Amino acid sequence: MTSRRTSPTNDARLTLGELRKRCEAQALPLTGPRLAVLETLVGLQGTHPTADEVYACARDRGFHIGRATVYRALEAFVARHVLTKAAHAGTAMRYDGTLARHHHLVCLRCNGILDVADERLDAIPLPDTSKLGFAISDLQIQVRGICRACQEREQADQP
Amino acid sequence: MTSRRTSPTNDARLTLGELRKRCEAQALPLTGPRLAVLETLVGLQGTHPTADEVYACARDRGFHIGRATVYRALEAFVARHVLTKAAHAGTAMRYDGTLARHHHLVCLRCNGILDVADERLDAIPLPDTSKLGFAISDLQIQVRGICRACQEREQADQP
DNA sequence: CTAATTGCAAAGGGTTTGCGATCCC
DNA sequence: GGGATCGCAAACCCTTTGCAATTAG
Repeated sequence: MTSRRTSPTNDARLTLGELRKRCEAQALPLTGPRLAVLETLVGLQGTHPTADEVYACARDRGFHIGRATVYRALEAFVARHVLTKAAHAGTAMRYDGTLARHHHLVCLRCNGILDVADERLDAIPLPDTSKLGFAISDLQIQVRGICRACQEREQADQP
Repeated sequence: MTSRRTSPTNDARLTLGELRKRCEAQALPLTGPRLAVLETLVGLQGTHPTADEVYACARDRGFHIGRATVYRALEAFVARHVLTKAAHAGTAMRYDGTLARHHHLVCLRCNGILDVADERLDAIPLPDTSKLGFAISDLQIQVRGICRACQEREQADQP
């Protein structure tokens, strides 16, 4: 799952230009290190990398950048709606340039994430929390299971 | 939220007897430390405590128990379906004796969890993942927002 | 010149693990 | 007596933070 090549909700390739545009629109200064993070993300497209994976990949590509800078840059991007992040409990955050509404398939083995679009999931009504005084800001759906790669790996391990 | 007293989906008080029964049914040996954890949980009912909160509370109650034992016991209970656990990304796991189907209101300020029952949320269909080869095991819904206590606290802080 | 950003290393929160001691059939 | 369980401390993973140096407006 770490090396997925297709992305069902993201067939339009994410380009560096699109990401730069989003930063400009939000008046987020595009410094050298931040640009390195975006470039790395474009290369990791479709894999929903963790911050550490982005960091490692950026270093591999020859960028001189600190781990904290990667974490800070990714959070800045999320705050300005340049990227989104997601994770299930107990695992590292994963970042992604898909802004369009979608949902996540979370693999319980490798913790990877697959995007999936589903109109029926989009239409889910918010519960009535008036009696609880709970102010809803959003609703998240996580579909958990085992991704194809992990299924195949498990079959190979124990035939 | 840490000190909630009512629990909308859990009006039937969870008893130590019920928890013991679940352990017996699963052939999970009820050792002294594990019993201490269950007793503590009954006392913390409705608060969805974290493992560390259970540990601290158990010590407060005079139980001589190690932190690792609490973590191991809670995980053993979850594995045997004596308890459930939940959390949103980036926060500590929270444990709870409610086995009946329900959903979670997650407070973005205090990270607390409220249970909520909602038939419409129960009826959500699973997405079609056949093309992705993803084997779904379950679907989780998290409603995020601000709980009443945190809303009031924020109003008080900045009037 | 001042504010923002960076890299590094250290600290932090939450959880797991190694290991000798203990408990229980 | 032998396997499960325990308590403790250390390790672990992921992330944030303190701070001096650097960069940008």
